[in-house]
Amino acid sequence: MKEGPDIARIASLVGDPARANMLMALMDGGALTASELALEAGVGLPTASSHLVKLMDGRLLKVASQGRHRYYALAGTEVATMIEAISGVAAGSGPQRARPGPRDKSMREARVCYDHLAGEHAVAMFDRFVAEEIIVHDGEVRLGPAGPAFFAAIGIDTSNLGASRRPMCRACLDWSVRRSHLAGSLGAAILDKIVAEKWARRPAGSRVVEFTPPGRKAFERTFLG
Amino acid sequence: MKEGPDIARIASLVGDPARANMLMALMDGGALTASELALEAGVGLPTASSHLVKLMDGRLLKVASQGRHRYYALAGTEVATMIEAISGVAAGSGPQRARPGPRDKSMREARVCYDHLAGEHAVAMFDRFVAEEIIVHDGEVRLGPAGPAFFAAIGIDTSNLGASRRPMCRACLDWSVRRSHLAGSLGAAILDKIVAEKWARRPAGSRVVEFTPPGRKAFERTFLG
DNA sequence: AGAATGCTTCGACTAACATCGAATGATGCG
DNA sequence: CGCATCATTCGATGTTAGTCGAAGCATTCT
Repeated sequence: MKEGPDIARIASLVGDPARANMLMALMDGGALTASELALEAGVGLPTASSHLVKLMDGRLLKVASQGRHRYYALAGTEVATMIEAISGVAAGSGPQRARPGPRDKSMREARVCYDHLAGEHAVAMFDRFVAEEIIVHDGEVRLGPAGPAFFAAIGIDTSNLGASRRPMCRACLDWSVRRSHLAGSLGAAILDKIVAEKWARRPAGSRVVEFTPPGRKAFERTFLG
Repeated sequence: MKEGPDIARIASLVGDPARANMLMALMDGGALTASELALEAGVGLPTASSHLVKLMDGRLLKVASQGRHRYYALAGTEVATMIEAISGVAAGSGPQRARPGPRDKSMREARVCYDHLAGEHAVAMFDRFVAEEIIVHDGEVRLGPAGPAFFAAIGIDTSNLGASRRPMCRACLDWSVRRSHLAGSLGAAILDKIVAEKWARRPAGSRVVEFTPPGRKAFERTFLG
């Protein structure tokens, strides 16, 4: 009767609202302390701690002890991919948010999805990449004929990105716009560049990406043509 | 505090063992009646029915009424993708199965994963495709230079497969072997061919794919070179 | 129409688990 | 060395939700 991996076990881990909030808070790829996660989840410290041991047991989180702080982070990209997949079906299913608040506005515009850019800006960029054949999206996603030259011109060497086992290009379904944006190591490299060029800053403890006015212009000029 | 889609809601749906078993049973892409699902989940009929309404509320299942039978099936590929993703992390996490029984042996050898072939045979095929550059797997997966000719020779027209929004090639992490095999519409087309040629049969109510002796030879000659 | 089958609803029971207060470890600072 | 902070463990409480038996609907077959 029971065959295959124990999917119920780990799904139930994500199934608790407090734990789900923690995982979502870690989707920016950063590491948070137990207290920060407790705050994020909206529960007390003991409760949070109990949840954290459960998540550790399930190998969904990894921890780094640093002095009297313990920094928790997602265990790896597999976990992030799973959460993205769940978000994908959750976006289509759940009761839609009544009225999106101002914070949600920023989130929809530009946010971080584990290690790459998401939101309206990311979708616009994705669309432009497809239009210019910088990437091809015939169901799967891969580098297009105009891709290597384009990225080389802005200082991203695509020949190195395929090295690891990680997909260079991957489509990630955006829960706010219900359209695709670019994930994978290339998506991560782009976000790296945006931050390195100081076009945008990332307020601590949030997934929001705040573009500076000149940064937005530079972003549009570079990626939206 | 709560931002993004309600991932906890749908994760908790998968988090119950009975419901998880139902979903796994439907991962072959088929449709089952409520009683069959009750049997599969190991619960009584009323319990199963209650679970089914929950899964329907979460849009994870779709139903087709046919006479006095109600056939339940996964709502779509998004749901299947999500379950695959969960299986991926569950395979690495959970307590490994003590000693795999004979049924597990068949499952490891060849089984159906929603609509494509999985298991050792599928992994071997995937490896050979990569070696012959029929597909390329530099992280992402796509058709290789030798691909179109190869598939045309065995009656699969790859130019048609990219039409839909669905990925033609996709790597699917195999929970039994911890290696990749081929998913996507191309993977589905291959399984279709195997069944159409009667190289293998699929016992009802199981994900196992049983090759006939001549069928296995034909499969190896065709796909393993 | 009457009987049989498949499925759902209702009601009550039980068990699991999330939650918090208080106490105990662990680490760093003055 | 104590004090303060961060984190975990323990014990007790309350709520949630999975479970089944029995009854109610719907559909099909004779």
